Amino acid sequence: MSQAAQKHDVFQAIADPTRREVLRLLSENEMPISKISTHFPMSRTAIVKHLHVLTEAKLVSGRKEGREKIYHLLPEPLEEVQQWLSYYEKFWSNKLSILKYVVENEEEDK
Amino acid sequence: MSQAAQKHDVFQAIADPTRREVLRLLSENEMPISKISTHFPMSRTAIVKHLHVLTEAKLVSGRKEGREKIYHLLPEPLEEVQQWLSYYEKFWSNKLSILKYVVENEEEDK
DNA sequence: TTGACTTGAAACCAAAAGGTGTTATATTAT
DNA sequence: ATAATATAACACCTTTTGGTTTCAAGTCAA
Repeated sequence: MSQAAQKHDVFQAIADPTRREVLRLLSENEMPISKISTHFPMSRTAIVKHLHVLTEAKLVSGRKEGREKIYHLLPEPLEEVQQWLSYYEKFWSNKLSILKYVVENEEEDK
Repeated sequence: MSQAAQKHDVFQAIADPTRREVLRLLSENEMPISKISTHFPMSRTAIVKHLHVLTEAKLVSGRKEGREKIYHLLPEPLEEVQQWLSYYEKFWSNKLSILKYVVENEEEDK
């Protein structure tokens, strides 16, 4: 309670297909809101709301440039999802998860 | 439209912390609804609803045994999440994703 | 058969999600 | 200065979510 509980975490942020598509778009190129909007059948206002959710989850960030606000991807929070997933990998891909474990421990030597 | 659009996909299913905790519980042991409920501060009915969402996403399945309904984990749908994530791995862990690529292609030789 | 236990299903509720449209403000080009 | 553009901020609406309580029905043990 000392810090306002963040309303949207990364799991909620990626739950919506539109937001996942926004992330994919921004993974190719940063772009202003208006350009993002052209890729979707909904209003620009709706896209702005999705961008707010993504911003809260720290998956995107926007800077103002002239009269445009240009958004770009911040992929880091997805690591939390990957970590959560890694626990379940053992159920379907033993070989891969063991190898991953080895590699990740190697990284510590850097 | 030929097939009723499934209301809850795996991304939505894992968006809720309670449901993620249910998955973790079931990853240790299958168990009846009543036992699952004891781990949460909410009513049994609320848990049943979460189990319905998880069932729709094919992340769990329940069989009836006497008067109990015993649920167990079905981890397969999480692969979809992992596949989605793998696209973004390149942004934070190049070495790992390259290695993964190699391993996955090796698998094809089996 | 009675009683305890577990689930299932319904009705209800408040709040959040996901949209809409309107209006206001800042920026740029003419 | 004016007009066009891009975003921001609201107010509003409908559906979904996440919870509750209540009641009915199936199962088991005594």
